Amino acid sequence: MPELPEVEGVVRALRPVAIGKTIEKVQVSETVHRSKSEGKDAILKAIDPEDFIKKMEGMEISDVTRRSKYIYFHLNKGDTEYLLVNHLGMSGAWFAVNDLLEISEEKFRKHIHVIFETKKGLLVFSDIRRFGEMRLLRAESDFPPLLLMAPEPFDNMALTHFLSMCDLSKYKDKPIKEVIMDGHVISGCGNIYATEALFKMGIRPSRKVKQISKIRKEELFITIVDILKESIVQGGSTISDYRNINGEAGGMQHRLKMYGRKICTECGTPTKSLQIGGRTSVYCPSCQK
DNA sequence: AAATCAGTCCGGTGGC
DNA sequence: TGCCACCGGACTGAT
Repeated sequence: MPELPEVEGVVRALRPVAIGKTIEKVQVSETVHRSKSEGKDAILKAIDPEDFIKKMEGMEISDVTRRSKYIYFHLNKGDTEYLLVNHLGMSGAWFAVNDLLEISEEKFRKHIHVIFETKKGLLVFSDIRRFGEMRLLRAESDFPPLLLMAPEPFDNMALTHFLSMCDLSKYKDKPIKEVIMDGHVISGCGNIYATEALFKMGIRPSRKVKQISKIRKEELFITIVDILKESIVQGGSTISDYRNINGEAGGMQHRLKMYGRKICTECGTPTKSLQIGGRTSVYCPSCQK
């Protein structure tokens, strides 16, 4: 499940192989063609596959950046600039190869949905569950939800933004875990890193935002940022379907102290699990209050 | 008016 | 071993 650190790893790996390249040819899987023709909206959002192919062919990739859990491909065709916004969803992955057979794991090879051919090789988007998204825009403002995302967590404004959102009536009565996982409050923090940060802080995921002091909220925010940074250094967490673009797993999963645990790594108490905001939330009933 | 809820995109996985 | 419920980012649209 790619969160901010995993997406950051993908972007850093894509940059040297993608920037400056021109997309000569585009392939879209039969599966996506069929899904779209059945009136569904798999992966290619708000665009017909043939239209997407025609528009993407001849695009030059001028930059690749990350915003929250989204990958931004900055494109241009002549003087006209475009933005291809890509979300990995649950199981999206990019591979940079010369031949599809270089993608060694069958489950990724079986679910290839978009291929960008350049003169230097292939940029391949695989997505097992098809929760991923691609939107071809002229600018961020073409898809308004992008404008509502919280600042990057490493941005100077992010802590202030977090604290002021916590004071809003719509958030202050909510469980803290639901709030730190909300992309309008903090960018890029999903279930894994929310679980880890709350464990490190000794805060139960169900604790209401208004019951946590300003100091503790500041500390929690800093803890989230630290864990996100640590995970970026470790190459992200490979929980199920995350791979970097060379098909390799990350290393952060070995450092997770609560996510996916049955026993607390601090005190040995069996962990508990409950649903918060519809999401499975694991915590230690002894260490987290 | 705003908050909440169901629906949407799916297949791997685990329980029986 | 075959079936089936479950899970999940983040949006949209209805209530």
